[in-house]
Amino acid sequence: MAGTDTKERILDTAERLFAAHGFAGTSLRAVTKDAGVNLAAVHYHFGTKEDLLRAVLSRIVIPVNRERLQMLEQVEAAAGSAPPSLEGILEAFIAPDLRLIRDLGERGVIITRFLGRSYTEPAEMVQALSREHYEELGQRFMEAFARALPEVPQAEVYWRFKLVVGVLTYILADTGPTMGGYAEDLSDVDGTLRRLVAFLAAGLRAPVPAPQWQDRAGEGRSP
Amino acid sequence: MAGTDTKERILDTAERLFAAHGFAGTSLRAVTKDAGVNLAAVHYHFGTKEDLLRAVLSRIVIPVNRERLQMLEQVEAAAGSAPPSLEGILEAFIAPDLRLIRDLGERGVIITRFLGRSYTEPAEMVQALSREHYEELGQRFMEAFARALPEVPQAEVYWRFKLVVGVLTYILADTGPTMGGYAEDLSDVDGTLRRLVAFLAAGLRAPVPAPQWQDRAGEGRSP
DNA sequence: GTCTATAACGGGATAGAC
DNA sequence: GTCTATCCCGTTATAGAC
Repeated sequence: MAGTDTKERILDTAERLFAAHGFAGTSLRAVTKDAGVNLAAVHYHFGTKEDLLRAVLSRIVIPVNRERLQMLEQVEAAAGSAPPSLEGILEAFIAPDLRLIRDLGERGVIITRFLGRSYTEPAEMVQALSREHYEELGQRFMEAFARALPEVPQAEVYWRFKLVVGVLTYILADTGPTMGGYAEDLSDVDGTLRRLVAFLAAGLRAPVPAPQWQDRAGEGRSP
Repeated sequence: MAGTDTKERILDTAERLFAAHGFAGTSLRAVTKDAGVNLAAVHYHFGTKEDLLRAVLSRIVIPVNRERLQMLEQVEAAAGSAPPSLEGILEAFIAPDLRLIRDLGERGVIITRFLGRSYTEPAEMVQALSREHYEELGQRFMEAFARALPEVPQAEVYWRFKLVVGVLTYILADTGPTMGGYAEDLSDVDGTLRRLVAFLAAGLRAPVPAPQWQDRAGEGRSP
């Protein structure tokens, strides 16, 4: 197949096993055994186990996030000085992840699972790595969402963006038929994308519920 | 504090460490050391490490799911033969989780994090346990959602229900300020609940996008 | 019920030959 | 670059004294 040299085989195998069993649940011995390489090779090429994870994650995330930003810039450029398209921003955020599946076949499924898992992986270091890769990106997208949703308070937009991340994470990490046995075909990128965007755009645009037991006198809002 | 006998201290400590580091990332030695009990005690009281996890998970999930079903039955009874309230179903699904935080204080935060992690924990056994607890519950709720959303195709309702689970999972598992440093106060149960319901209800009710490149002759839909 | 001691094994990491 | 051999520690689990 492809990638027959040692370093690449280690990356591919680690990617697959991290996706399947998590970081703590994957031993270097399992990786080297599956990859058919020597245990010492992983230390020679990458250093520590943590360094290996860093390499695996970077190889995936960096190009995906670059594509996200490119798509976002196109959406913003198309809007000019007007508020950018909410649906466009959502597509820019979601599509690059989904496309991995279609473009990379079986490995795409593995990778998306790995990505979804990375968000919620308990290991502190994995989380630190995730933050490292997503912090500025999140800021950029949150600002775009805020511009696209002028009628929603900014704090609420930021909070709802987290819900968007949650949905995407869960969809990616999902191993198949979870509740009720209804399986999802993620390889239908266009269909999944349109249905996700429809759901999320409606949620993002929803009227913000007013605080219920908070009676601020002097604010002339009549329900 | 509370729970000074050995068995309970083990449960409390395991719950906290599983939530923080995951199942694979938590050793029994760490549990017994933190709990101030002997390593052999955990085997005496629970058996294997997997049995301990089962005990920790059951202690939390069983009463929460019971409350979910009770709330769902009330919502359905209130609706009579009419479609049940979508917002009511969402509250029945979400509120019991959120209430844990308010009612149990610091331990509530730990528990919800543990619950959120359980959904995406890589270990096959954890997933099997989760399925075991949520399979019938998911079926019941999916049917309720389908009745509340007669204008949405059933397959789409089922798929969107998974997105609801994803949002809840992510909110629960979230360790704090993730993207952009915007922290959420989950202890405000009523506020969080109303804002979650507003977002999710809008998403669930969103018009279903029609397949784009699918030209079914004989269907009189003019765009 | 609770402890010590230990079995039996797997973990990450490294030195040094080739 | 790749291998063997090994260090050293942590892991789950159990046996048996108290």
